[in-house]
Amino acid sequence: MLQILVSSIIISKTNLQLLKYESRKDEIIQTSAILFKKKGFSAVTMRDIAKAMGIKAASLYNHISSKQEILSNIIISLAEEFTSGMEGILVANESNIIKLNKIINLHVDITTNNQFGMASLNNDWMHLDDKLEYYLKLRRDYEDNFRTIINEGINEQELIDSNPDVMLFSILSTLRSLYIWIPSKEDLIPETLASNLSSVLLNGIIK
Amino acid sequence: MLQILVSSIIISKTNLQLLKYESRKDEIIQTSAILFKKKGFSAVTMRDIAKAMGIKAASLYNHISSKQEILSNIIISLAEEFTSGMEGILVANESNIIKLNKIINLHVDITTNNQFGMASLNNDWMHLDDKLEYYLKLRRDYEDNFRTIINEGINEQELIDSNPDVMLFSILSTLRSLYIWIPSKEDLIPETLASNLSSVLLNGIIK
DNA sequence: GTCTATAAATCGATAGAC
DNA sequence: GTCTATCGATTTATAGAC
Repeated sequence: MLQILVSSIIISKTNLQLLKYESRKDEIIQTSAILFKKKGFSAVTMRDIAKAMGIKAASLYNHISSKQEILSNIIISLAEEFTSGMEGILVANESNIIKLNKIINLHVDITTNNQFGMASLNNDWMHLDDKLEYYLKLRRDYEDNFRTIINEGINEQELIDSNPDVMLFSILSTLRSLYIWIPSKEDLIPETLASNLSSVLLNGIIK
Repeated sequence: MLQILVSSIIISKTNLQLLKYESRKDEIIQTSAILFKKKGFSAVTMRDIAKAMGIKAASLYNHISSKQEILSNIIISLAEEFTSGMEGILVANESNIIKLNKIINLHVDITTNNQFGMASLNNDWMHLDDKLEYYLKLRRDYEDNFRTIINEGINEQELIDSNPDVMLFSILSTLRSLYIWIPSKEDLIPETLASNLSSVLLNGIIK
């Protein structure tokens, strides 16, 4: 009877861990992302990562092959998430303003679910090795698609005829900085945040 | 005659260098800022800095006492520039919208003149040692003053009655990211850039 | 003011026991 | 799958010659 009880507790704990991390490698990546956000990729050591997990640094290499592989996993998966999100927005037959709103929602959603990884995507991409060129292409394509939506919005007189580059970088800078202050705004539900952001970014703040 | 000519060339070159760097220490700081922007503080070594100046790493220590002192010089001087700029804006007897426009101009001006240092201010402040608390206080005070201007603008019905934190962080995120794309927009003169930014940030982009 | 040489600590990563 | 032990390279910083 005791054995059955203990056994069920162990299973329960295992299931809880499976809910949080789908593998030991995944745990390394998520733990690293937290540390990378705090100090940046270069200032975090393999010993730091191991200590945060309660193991020794050498043990990490049984699950990943290098520190570089951790960074690459964090950044590329997020960059591809933005790329696939943008592709869905582009093909829809909607106004450019609705497309801009969907981009805002895309950033809020991804950042809400990956507040730590977003720091690496923004600040540590230059430390990518093999995957640097691939990352740069994804980012360039994303910005080009974003710029196209703005330019078409101007052409179809949905948006004001102001400098499209200033519009692009103003909106994109705000969306890329979301990871810094979303954690402190946990009272705001993502839908409300996206709605407020949309209002401020698209309509301005002057009465 | 030849000696006089050569001498005048040397003096002329010395004057040119004095125009660029006011001391060897200043040259170290400015050179470091360029490298810090490219790779971040932690990934830049004293050898990197020395190599960029054409000397050996040990020679740096005749002018500065530590790598930390370089970072501290870059960040604190910029943070104090923002603080003193904000104080001038606060005391003026003007509308809150004019104050917001002056803040935008403050960021454009400082960033135009310190595009490299602004990267450290944004991304490497957590590596400050002794000066970390002082930096955090300057930043906290700056954001509080910014928030006060927005709140008073709402109270006096100059601004829409939307979430003031979303307004603050939307504008501030864009202004803090200026260092990333001002270098590639060298065709835009600072006054035009500030004017376009003001239009987009305050009035929005929808027609 | 710059150099060579080097100290002392720490880095990413590997070998091999268990 | 985690450990101890360690390698070889690299780090910041110092000592002392010139």
